[in-house]
Amino acid sequence: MTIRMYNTLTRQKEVFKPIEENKVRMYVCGPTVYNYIHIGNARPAIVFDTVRRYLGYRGYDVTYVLNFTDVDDKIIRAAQEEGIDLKKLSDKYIAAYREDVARLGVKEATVYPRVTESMTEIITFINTLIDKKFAYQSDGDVYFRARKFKEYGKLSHQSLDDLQSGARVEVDGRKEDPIDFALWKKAKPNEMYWESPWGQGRPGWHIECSAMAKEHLGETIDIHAGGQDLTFPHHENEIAQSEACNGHTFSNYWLHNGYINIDNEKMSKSIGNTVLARDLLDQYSGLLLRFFMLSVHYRSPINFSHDLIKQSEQGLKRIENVVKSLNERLIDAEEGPETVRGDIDVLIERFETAMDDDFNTANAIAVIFDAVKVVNTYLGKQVVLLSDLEAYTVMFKRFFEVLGLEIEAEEELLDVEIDQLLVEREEARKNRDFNRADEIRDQLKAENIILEDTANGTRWRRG
RNA sequence: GGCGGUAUAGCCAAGUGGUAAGGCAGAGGUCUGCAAAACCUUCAUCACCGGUUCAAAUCCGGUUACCGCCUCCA
Repeated sequence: MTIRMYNTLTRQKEVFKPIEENKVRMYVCGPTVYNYIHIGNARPAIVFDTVRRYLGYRGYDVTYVLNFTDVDDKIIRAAQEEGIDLKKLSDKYIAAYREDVARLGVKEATVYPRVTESMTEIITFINTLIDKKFAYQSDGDVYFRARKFKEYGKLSHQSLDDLQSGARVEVDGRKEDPIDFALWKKAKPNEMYWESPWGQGRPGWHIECSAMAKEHLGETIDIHAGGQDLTFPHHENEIAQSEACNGHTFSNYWLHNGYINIDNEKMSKSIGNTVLARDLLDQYSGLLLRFFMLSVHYRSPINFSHDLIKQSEQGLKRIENVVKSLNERLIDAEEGPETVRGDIDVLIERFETAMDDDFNTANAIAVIFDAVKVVNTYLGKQVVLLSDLEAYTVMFKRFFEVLGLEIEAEEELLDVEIDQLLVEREEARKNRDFNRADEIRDQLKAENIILEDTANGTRWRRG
């Protein structure tokens, strides 16, 4: 068994080898909590949750750390606008985040560190950098001396000079070099602050992840992940800080997911073309949204539109149908030894091969569709075996669990009135009163309930 | 300007040297009282030009278009 993953650091797929056998230390950059998340934020939550699930499936014990950035300019501003204090605001959006991603089938992280709860670690971290001359104080701020870190730019594959020539050079007399970045920012008047050796202030954006990853996972971790836009400067700076501070590799693998686009343009808070996850979740199930996102490889961009979601929905129904059919046939299934093991093993192997190759969920889903066809064909037989039905069901469950797709066979109950109509229709059909039967079918269809007459009786589903 | 990505059927989307997965939509058929579901059949030579090779969507060079990072951003 070999899992290969694309490492931004080396720009190629590499065989995954954890630091410690059977253990994975994984850090994912979480949201800055000043608003509800949009679906662009939901993508990393879903894809890295899937990565985590697959690693777990492959036998690794995964420690999954997801941080919340709960101190930052935008949060401070948002708190002022909403007229509540910082803590209340971030609590509110952290709860909202966890609620939203839970609806998208994302598992709980092992730890959810918050910047405000990691001040000691952050300050210690900065102190070490100052001691090592990688950082300097300037008028109450502390900056990282980027040029002193020789490998600066190795993640984004840019040299310092390249970066600088393209950058808007801000004249900032407090920095020795424009490329230097803040580790600690002096508090502005009337702003929330923490005490530090350099006076009252708060941490810069990048230092938190370095400090929290170290605290919860150690100095070298296996996987660090986040959105593509974090590659530079955020992750580049994290590497510089951590490796300067600890003296060795920060993370062995760097994973970055592609964007969600609207009209072929990046969805972003600053562009203002965002679609909130919770608004979407009111229109579509979390299952469908997750399925939609996983139908594309995680590094490719996804263009979002309602039409595309609807297209996905049709495909998802096909999968849901087979699970139901499997369940329905339990009634007339016969005893006997399993006969479909070989087919199942092939499908599982193909599924794993797809996932082993840089978490290719698009291919994994294609395997599921192939499995759907195999099972539907099997279900077309006059005689089916209980053991086979169970084996197929277990196979699907396995696939769904890895991808985090909660597809269940359990039927919801219909209300009495509708149930009555179904009984009446059965009676009508028995008497070959097809006019009445069709009338009832049309009536229910208007209520979005689709009837299907099968050899084992009438089944229904939501349209 | 620097760095990077993408271009595959009506739509979505896999595929990095061996002759185009899968899904949606469409067409025809089987099944059905009729439908639905399901199954069968059908539906592309891979932006363009040139090169390497017995063989390229896949490698190399060039062209075009779109996108992203270099500034807060998943």
